[in-house]
Amino acid sequence: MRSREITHVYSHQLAAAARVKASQVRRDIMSLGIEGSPVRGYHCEELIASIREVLDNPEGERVALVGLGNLGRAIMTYFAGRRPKLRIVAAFDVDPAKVDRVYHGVRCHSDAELPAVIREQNIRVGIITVPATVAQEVADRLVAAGLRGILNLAPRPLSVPEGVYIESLDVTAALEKVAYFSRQEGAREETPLD
Amino acid sequence: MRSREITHVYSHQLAAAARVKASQVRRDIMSLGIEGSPVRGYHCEELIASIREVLDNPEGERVALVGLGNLGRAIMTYFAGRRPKLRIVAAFDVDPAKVDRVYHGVRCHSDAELPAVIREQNIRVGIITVPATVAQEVADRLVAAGLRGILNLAPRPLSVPEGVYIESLDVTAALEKVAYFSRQEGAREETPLD
DNA sequence: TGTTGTGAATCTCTTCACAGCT
DNA sequence: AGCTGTGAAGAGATTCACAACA
Repeated sequence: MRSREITHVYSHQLAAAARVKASQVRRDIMSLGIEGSPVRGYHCEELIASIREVLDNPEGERVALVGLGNLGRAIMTYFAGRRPKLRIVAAFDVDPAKVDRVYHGVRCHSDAELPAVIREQNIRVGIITVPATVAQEVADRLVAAGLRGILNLAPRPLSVPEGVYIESLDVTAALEKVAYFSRQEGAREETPLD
Repeated sequence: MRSREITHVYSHQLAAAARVKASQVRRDIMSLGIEGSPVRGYHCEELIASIREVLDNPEGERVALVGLGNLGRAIMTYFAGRRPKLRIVAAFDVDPAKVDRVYHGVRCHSDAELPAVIREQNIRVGIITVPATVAQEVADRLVAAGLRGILNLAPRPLSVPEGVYIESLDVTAALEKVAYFSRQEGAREETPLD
């Protein structure tokens, strides 16, 4: 909206874009402490600034990626340069053919270097894109090295100590879910509209 | 457990493996209509058979993948042969260099062939791994060709008509979430344990 | 003792509905 | 008329807690 030189926006417009209900948008914005005007709606710049303040670490977040298989490289490609606040600054793989190669400006380290690199680079967030069989082991090593948050893309639930945040995305499970619901006739839609 | 020749399992064992509470496991199993014995627990074979009956289409599900970038190829690799019930049987890309090449036994078709291939191969589930800018357009074309379910991996919410099931996985958003929660001190753990 | 099956309680998120304002 | 802010209700999902049983 900023790029279109629109200064104000109504909750129902944001709701339509995000495929949620307007009341949800209003409640979420409320929690930011922002007030809109019933006449003009919400001020875009104010929203952007406030959301940024809540979500972004001003110094940005340094991220490590473990596992440079297809999926790991896909994620490297995706984040390369795109999100200045979320920078993948180190990668790891056990394959000697990958170690010391540079992917999208990021050097691939060997597994053995993991603890040292995480500590030296002061990395606090990690992405796991290794095979399911070694995912827990990698998570344990990341946590031991000091990580505070993990995004797990291996199709296996992981355990981490309290104080470490973990989020898992399981593409396999998601596809199973789609296959299941698409077979139920009159499949319900996921996105409630206003 | 089957491979370890274990015939029975308690709800708390399944709960530990899935990182959920035992009461949750019991309620879920209840909904399958399966009864366990307080002495031996649940019969593994019975559970496997029953879950399969609910979740799996006996004929399997034929899946199309649109977008053979890094992420699309990662998913092709992952599913290649691994899930007999979820078979990616067609792929699409706009890049002429990819069209007619074969990836993991699956021929890449041009964008123009999409409607015909979807219909001829009787495909009902699709995976979208194209750039966000064209994701909605691809979804529209897939739906027009007769798909009933879509797994969207582009970081953009999509609209589909009622009757079509859509599931979106947004890796970017998930990483933002991890970065956010890992900065909150005493970050809560995601997985409640018993 | 230890487990299942389940009614009831709890928790959390979402939505309704409407007063208040312009 | 049309929007925001929000108390209250609603809808689900999760968990508790305990009877029943071996």
